[in-house]
Amino acid sequence: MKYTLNQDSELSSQIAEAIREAIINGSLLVDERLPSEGELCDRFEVSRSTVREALKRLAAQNLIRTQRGATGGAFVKRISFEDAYPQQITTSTLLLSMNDVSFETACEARFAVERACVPLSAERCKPDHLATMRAEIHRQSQNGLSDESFCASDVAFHKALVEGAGNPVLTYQLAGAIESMQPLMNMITFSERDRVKIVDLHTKIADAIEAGQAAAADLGLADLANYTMTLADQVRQQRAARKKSTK
Amino acid sequence: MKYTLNQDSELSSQIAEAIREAIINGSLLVDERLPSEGELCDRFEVSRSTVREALKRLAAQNLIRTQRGATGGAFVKRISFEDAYPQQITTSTLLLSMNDVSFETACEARFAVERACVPLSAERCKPDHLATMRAEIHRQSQNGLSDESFCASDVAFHKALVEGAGNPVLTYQLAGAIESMQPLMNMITFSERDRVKIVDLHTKIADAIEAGQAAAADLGLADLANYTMTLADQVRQQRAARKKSTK
DNA sequence: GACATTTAAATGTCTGACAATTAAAATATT
DNA sequence: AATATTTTAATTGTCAGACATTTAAATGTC
Repeated sequence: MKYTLNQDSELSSQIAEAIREAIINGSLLVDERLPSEGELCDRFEVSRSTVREALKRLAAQNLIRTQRGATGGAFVKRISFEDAYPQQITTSTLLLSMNDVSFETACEARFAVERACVPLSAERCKPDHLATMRAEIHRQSQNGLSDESFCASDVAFHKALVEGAGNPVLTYQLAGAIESMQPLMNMITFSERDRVKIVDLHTKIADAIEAGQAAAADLGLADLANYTMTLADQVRQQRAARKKSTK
Repeated sequence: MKYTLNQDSELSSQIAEAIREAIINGSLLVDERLPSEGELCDRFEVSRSTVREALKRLAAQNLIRTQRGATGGAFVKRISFEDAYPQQITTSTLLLSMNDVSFETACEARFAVERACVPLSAERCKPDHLATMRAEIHRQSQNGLSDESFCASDVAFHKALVEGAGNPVLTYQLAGAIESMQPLMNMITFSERDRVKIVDLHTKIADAIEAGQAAAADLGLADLANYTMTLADQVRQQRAARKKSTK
């Protein structure tokens, strides 16, 4: 294993980068043990604190895991989809909220990608996922459900729809797209009429998926996308009107 | 600002998690300054090394940035799409290579999502992106281009196609899907005939985008998806045959 | 007022120590 | 001899204190 340091800024950052490179280009294989902290100190000629800060950076990126004890150390981690989800969702959520991404833009991206899943889901959806979709539809029809719970159930419905495609990569990608929109969706207040309409469309989609009719499911999802944007538009207009009246 | 610690494992991890929560739920706003390392030591009742390891974890996740000097400190970072790309690509790449994700699965996900972009791109693609697509097509037609360079140009072509949709969220999502596949694509050897075919399809797609014909572009991309999978299949069969003969 | 110097606050790095954990080796027990 | 117990050594986790470096603001000088 050989390391080369770029001289950007902090030592711990450079060291982390060098090791990250080694992991990506395959010099370090999964489950391979890195040199101990002491050895890394010698190699990079830095103190142990610096080495440790570098290792913590790598751990935060799911690149390594550490074990204490006699045969312990830092090991290249086999990153799982489960590990990657939270990171993906955090990043997506913050990207939306910190960069003034409009609801339209986020919504468009989300539904575009989701529609890409529908044909696959219509073809392969397992009874398991279909049952989840039905269950969430049922929950969404209940009275007295808070807007937050309604949104959460909406997310669960769409996650099941996506998982129906049976492609873990797609599931991973879309988990970010769908879940990161939840804060934005939570700002919408759903009237009784809205909910009925949405449940209708969800039912239409689930029926189409069950029947293996990709085109019909796609149509339903397209309708849902439009309806969601309409609702967001209403919220915006109401807010604008309120602002005007208080002026 | 209030923090609560979950008792999972290491202190630095718990502290990082507590601050991460505060950033996500909005207790800490963009560009807000965190308490200095010394103050954090007092609040969490840990040593400075532990605080620093926590801060390095957050920095590695693009959640904070630090400045040295008199008015320095750690600040909540406004994460940009540019910052998020490399992380996204690293994670996607490792997910594919470490989890035995089949070429089919990765390819299916990638083209499914890319096809979702095509209608938008056909509608809005700027001359700028179209020019990039044409330029890359031209490069791909040149003789003596290595397989790696051909793949790199292929990535550039598809990135331009996706950027044509004018939706930064989609671009971000797809950057991961497309770039993370490059190592897998690099394992394919392209014959002269393959390249001609691919360049043909790229041209067909670019023409359709320029003419605003979404359906035609989609068709071209679907063809390209199929052809790519065929090529991968050939590689696999060749490899299997070679393995048998050496047995 | 413009420029140079000093100061203070903060992060970055180093050193050395001790605690906690863990597997393996050594020892004791049956 | 087999098993249980203890010891040991390696490794990460945490702490304390020091010094270096960077930076903006305060101060001094012309």
